[in-house]
Amino acid sequence: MKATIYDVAREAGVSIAAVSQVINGKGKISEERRQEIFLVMERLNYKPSLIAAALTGKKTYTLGLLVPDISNPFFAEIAHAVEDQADSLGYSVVICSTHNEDDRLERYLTLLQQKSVDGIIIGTGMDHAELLDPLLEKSIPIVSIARETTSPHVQTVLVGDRLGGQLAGRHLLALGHTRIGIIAEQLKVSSSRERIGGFREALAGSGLELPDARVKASGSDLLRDGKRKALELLQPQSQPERPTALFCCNDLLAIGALQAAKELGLRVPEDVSIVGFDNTILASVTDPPLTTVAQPIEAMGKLAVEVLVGKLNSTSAGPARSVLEPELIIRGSTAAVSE
Amino acid sequence: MKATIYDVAREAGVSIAAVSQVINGKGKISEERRQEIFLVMERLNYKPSLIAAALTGKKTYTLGLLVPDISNPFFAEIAHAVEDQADSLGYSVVICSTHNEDDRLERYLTLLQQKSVDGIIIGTGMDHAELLDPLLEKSIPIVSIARETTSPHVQTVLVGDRLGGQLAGRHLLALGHTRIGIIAEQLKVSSSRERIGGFREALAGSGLELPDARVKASGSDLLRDGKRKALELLQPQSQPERPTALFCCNDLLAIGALQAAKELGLRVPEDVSIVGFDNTILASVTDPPLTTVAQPIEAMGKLAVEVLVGKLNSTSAGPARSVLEPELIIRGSTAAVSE
DNA sequence: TTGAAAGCGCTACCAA
DNA sequence: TTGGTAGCGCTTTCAA
Repeated sequence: MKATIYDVAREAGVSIAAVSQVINGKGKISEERRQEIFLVMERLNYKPSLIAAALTGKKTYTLGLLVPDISNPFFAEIAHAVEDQADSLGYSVVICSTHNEDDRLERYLTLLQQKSVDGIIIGTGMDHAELLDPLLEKSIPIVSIARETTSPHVQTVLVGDRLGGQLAGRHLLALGHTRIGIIAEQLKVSSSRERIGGFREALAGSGLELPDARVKASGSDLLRDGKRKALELLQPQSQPERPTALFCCNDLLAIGALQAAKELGLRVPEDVSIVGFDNTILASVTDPPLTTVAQPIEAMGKLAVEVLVGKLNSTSAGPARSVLEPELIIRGSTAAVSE
Repeated sequence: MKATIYDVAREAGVSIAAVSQVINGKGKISEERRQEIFLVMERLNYKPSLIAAALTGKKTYTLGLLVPDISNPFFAEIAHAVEDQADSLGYSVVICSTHNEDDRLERYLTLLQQKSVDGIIIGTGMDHAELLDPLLEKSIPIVSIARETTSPHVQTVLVGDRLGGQLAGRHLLALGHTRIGIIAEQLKVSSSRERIGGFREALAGSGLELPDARVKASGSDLLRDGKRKALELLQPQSQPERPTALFCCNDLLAIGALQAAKELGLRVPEDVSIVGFDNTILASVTDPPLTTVAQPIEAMGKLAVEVLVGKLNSTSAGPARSVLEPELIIRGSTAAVSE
């Protein structure tokens, strides 16, 4: 059915070695033979099997991308950037959504390994050093994106999460907020911990402290949990204690919070200010549009691929960590406290 | 570095054939030998190479998914559903964003073929019968999702686009709108044409006609073009002729329209009603939330994989077309015309 | 039950 | 320049 290198060789009356030469543009082949073979390949609609080539030691030119959930716009945008850059470097990418499940992560890791991907970009926030080691031993390079990893051999590309948290904190502080709540992802996600840390630092700079009771962690259904946690924090009965502002560790959570506020009849930003994180497309379309800390998603995805492919092509180390700048994007969901 | 079947065989003091047997759970192996070999595999951290297995005639258990743009939430959600179902059936998926570029589509198609994917799900709306034929000849099954294809050997899973257009039309009609504008994707996208067709049918049912001048087609930057086209349609100078409602062929376009309305100082839905299509997460977070025609994205993705894998495992035809039901979701962006 | 050996499609080395 | 050939890691007869 499918033409092989043998078919081409036979048709062209040459050896498979010759065909291989023209496929790879290597070796010495007379121009006319080259043309001849080329024509036959066209005619037979022959496409060299990458599988077979890979088996002989060539790369698979495939990268694995692990994310918690590809339908989360943040990761969809990451995936877009990664795929784009990978493609321009000649790689394609296998995308795996782990749903934040550890065993799924492990399964995918094995799978990618069995598929002989050339490298892996991992964007799931978990402590998986043990899981990664076996791959690294088999010299499959791994780059972590948007999350910290505990493994020292994994290079990391992320945004300054701590600084981002600080930016959010200072912004709210500047608007006069002092009673503030935080909604985070699962606390095992390093970026959330960092963002909270930075946020608290900013408050501490003004002598404010943030009681643990005002920090809520969500599960993996971000939108729903963001709403649920916001509901808890903004509970009517806690009126006098009610936070005047909420810092949410990502846009999806922030949108959940927005919905909670609406449901409670609270106006945003008049009654409660809300700050998100990521600056996905979502942040620009909500009502009111979301003040959020932007991650340079495009740049991160691009850089992660570059670092990874760099590792593939050279033994040179490359930067262990690349920390990009977060940026506060002020939109309509935050305002000065009006008490 | 990486353990091979030979390493395992040697360590276990058996032949590679025996190892292969236990990997695949085939043939006859004494239970103790099985255990023994199993242990060695564990110890060496051996993972059979899928590449090598594929070369011997086994499947690659890889599917290709072609979409115009993975960062568009609609396709991100499709991808999520596809990946999920594929995974549960033992397949992984390579995702390719074509950016609506024909040559990129072609390049990816060749690539997937060279990677020996077992099947392809294609969600890019173009007339590419010629591009698909070579793959079909090589018996790589293809399923089209969310879009029509002209190729008779490609099975299709989509929503009733025409009916969806009708639902939108009837809804607007029921609210008393008669001057309506449409913003579509590129007209080569079949689903847009169908939606417009259905919409027009609904109007025609009430004796209304929709002048071509009120139908605008966007480019591939949906958000920006949606806004731009909406701006044209809602232009202040055309005040008396200004449409009181806009039907946008997807949520992203609708959001662009929302932004245009805001920019022109028009209130939605009081001054202009807007209807979207897809019911992505975006539709629920805008302000006002978007009235839109829902596609059963999850079900479509799941079904597409089932149909594709069905083709892989049997010679039975399976349905040539599966048309799922659209559903009108009424939210806050539409209201009765108030003139 | 077990294992020797013939491929799968391609690359790369070596000899001609 | 060319082509023969030995693998790559695994599956699958076919004998033993």
